[in-house]
Amino acid sequence: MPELPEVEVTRLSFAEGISGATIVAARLGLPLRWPLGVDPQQLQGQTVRAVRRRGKYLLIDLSEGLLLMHLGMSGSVVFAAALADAGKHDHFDLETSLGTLRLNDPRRFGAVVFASGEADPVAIKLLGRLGVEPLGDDFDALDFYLSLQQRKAPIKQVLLAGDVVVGVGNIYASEALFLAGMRPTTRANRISRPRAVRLHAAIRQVLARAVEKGGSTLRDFSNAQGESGHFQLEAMVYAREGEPCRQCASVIKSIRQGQRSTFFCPQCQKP
DNA sequence: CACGGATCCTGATGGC
DNA sequence: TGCCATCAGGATCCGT
Repeated sequence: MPELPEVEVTRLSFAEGISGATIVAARLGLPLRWPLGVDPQQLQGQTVRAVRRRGKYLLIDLSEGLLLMHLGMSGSVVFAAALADAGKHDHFDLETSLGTLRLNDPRRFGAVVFASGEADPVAIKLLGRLGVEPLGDDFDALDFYLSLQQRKAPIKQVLLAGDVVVGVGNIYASEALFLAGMRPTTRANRISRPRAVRLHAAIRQVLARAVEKGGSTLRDFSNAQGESGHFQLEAMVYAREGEPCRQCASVIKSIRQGQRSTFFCPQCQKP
């Protein structure tokens, strides 16, 4: 479930609870994306200072280092005083004086990596190429436009690449492009300045609204239809191939871009 | 260097 | 307690 909003909501859910804790032990399950990313012994005895986020990475500041966690496609985190024995897909436990942080990740595309700090080459390798934070003050519309001018790939794939702006995953990319009235196949360098400004606003709006709603993802929402309270998160285009556009009733189309599904309204979204 | 394709892994789903 | 193909919210590596 993790795109930026879900990672941010995850962070908020345990950051306060774990801050100040002393690490008692760490346990590894099956290998994650980088199996040698962390040695449990180097964590023991350290203190958790704070939990931050960069893109879709969780950054856990320790007294002597930095723990980077990524949820991949299927990861989720729980933090509780007492947890049951680790299950089949629990691949990392961080037992602390204030509770245990557990990463569950069936597909194991996630990662847990230790670095001495943000200047550590390991951290730079993972974080160094990331683009600007979409919800931060540094996400500037003109800079965004200028960055897009440098790229000739389809805008959908530029958004997913994460080196211009981070955190926009496959669902929110389709949704943001719909909101901006822009065809996903449009080459980034063909986007005019006014349209880039509109897309910039759409990205912020889609992600900010999702964070406000507690990170309920669009897909989770559609599975939970019938439950009240999350109507605003209903997808406009994602996973709605063949259904009528909620804005103009045209049939929603689906295409493949870079082995990922993209959804759009051919009427509302212009090349 | 930017781009596009292949790849890691398990589980859910739908057609036969 | 069928089998097989396809697809899934991410990101890296590699050839061009």
